[in-house]
Amino acid sequence: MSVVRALKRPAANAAVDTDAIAARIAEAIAAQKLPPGAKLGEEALGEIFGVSRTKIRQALFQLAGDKLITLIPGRGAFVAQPSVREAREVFEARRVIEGAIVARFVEVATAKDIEMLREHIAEEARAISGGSAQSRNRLLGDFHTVMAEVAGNAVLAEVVSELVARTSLITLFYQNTRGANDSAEEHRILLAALEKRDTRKAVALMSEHLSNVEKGLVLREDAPGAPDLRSALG
Amino acid sequence: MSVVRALKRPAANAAVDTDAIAARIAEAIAAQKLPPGAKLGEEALGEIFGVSRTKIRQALFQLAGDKLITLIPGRGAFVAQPSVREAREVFEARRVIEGAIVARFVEVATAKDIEMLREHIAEEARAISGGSAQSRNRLLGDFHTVMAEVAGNAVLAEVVSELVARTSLITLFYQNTRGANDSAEEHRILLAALEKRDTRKAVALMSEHLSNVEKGLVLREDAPGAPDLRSALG
DNA sequence: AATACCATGGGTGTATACAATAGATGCCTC
DNA sequence: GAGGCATCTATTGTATACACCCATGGTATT
Repeated sequence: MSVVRALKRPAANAAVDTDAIAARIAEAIAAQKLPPGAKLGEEALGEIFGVSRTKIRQALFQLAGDKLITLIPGRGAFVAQPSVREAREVFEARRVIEGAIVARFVEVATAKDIEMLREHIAEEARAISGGSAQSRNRLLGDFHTVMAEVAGNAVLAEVVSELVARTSLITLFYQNTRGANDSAEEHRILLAALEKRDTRKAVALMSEHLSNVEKGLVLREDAPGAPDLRSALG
Repeated sequence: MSVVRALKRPAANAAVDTDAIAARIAEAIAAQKLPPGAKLGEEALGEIFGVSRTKIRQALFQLAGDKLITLIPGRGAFVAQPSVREAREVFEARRVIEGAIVARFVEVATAKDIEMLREHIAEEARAISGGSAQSRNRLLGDFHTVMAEVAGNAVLAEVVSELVARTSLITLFYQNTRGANDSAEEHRILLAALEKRDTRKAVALMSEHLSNVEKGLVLREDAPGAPDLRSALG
């Protein structure tokens, strides 16, 4: 199973098996505790989780497979710094896949599924009012993975999960000029179309929603990768 | 990078780094040297490749991430036996993603790209005339990954690569009643639509092609998973 | 005779030890 | 004083050793 999929529910921190470690690191990245470019030393992680480097390395390999971190041979593991090109490609991929997901959702969703989605959106609203930025972002992403899971194609759902996780990293890396409210509002509008079983409109709304999120980013080529000490301190 | 993507070109067998080992195993699976359900003992693989179990385990983890093998805790690694459901989902996912790939291909493909595809199809024809079943299947799969790469979205291309590899395993596992010729012929027809830049038709043809491949399988629930010794020998 | 239990062996899961490599610091030279 | 080189340290890459678990085969019991 993919790391980002293992992340679904917060993950217990008792049993520190490999997946749990990978999920914890993925969480920390999504929560901006580990900014893009941060070094992930194996020994340090091993002490934190109370396991040997063997397990840590396995977790890091998994995360690298999900493109959340970059493994540089001989150098170590670093939180990924998605390129502008990668960012655009992820969004395009999401438009393609989630468009199909939405169509499937309309076909197969029961009243209960719609209700679940409505409740999820309500939770988003609550988090925007009083929750942490971290929980807001998590919920906004989960909206998409939940839809994908309901749609019933586990293969596509897993891909969506990975892409959603990568999107979180992308929105962290590139300055995000959109508020969480904008996304939540678009989720609401999409839900309305889903309730009416208006497939065409729902697909269009999902595509627009993803495009809007992408447009909200400042996709400059000179990424904030290596912080320029001179301009920062001079 | 994903294992199935590292497989692209046959892979040298000199430097036995982790990716190379994973690619070699993936090759062996695709070549039906390792049938679904086959046990992949770590020590045995270690001796074969002349490395320790450490590296073997890394390679196995990668392959498990690509769903080519199944890791059962405490039991070991086995060549995957895709479920009927998984098979259907893989094909549906491919229709969604490769439909979009085809559309993109028509948009961005240069005359050179079309020529490359034409040459690839010619190679398919040659392999069908005189090549091994192994090279035939490889070429038929590569057609799709090549298209995805030309289309220019690396994220989607990687997903396609993985799905193509899983498809190989699926067609091995479930009796395939279609000849290689059928697929090659459909590739030719698709190419004709691509040359005319007929997006709508090309997308439809790709979707039909994938559906035809799926229909050619005998997706029976009682998979040949654990060979029934009683019926086999009685 | 069939089933349940125990012992034994092969293989996986994890940790640790060792080797190799990259980065940094200091020194030497020009 | 600046640049290049050597050494040194810290961290990664790999192998090996040990602990544990599951599976198999045998034995004893019902």
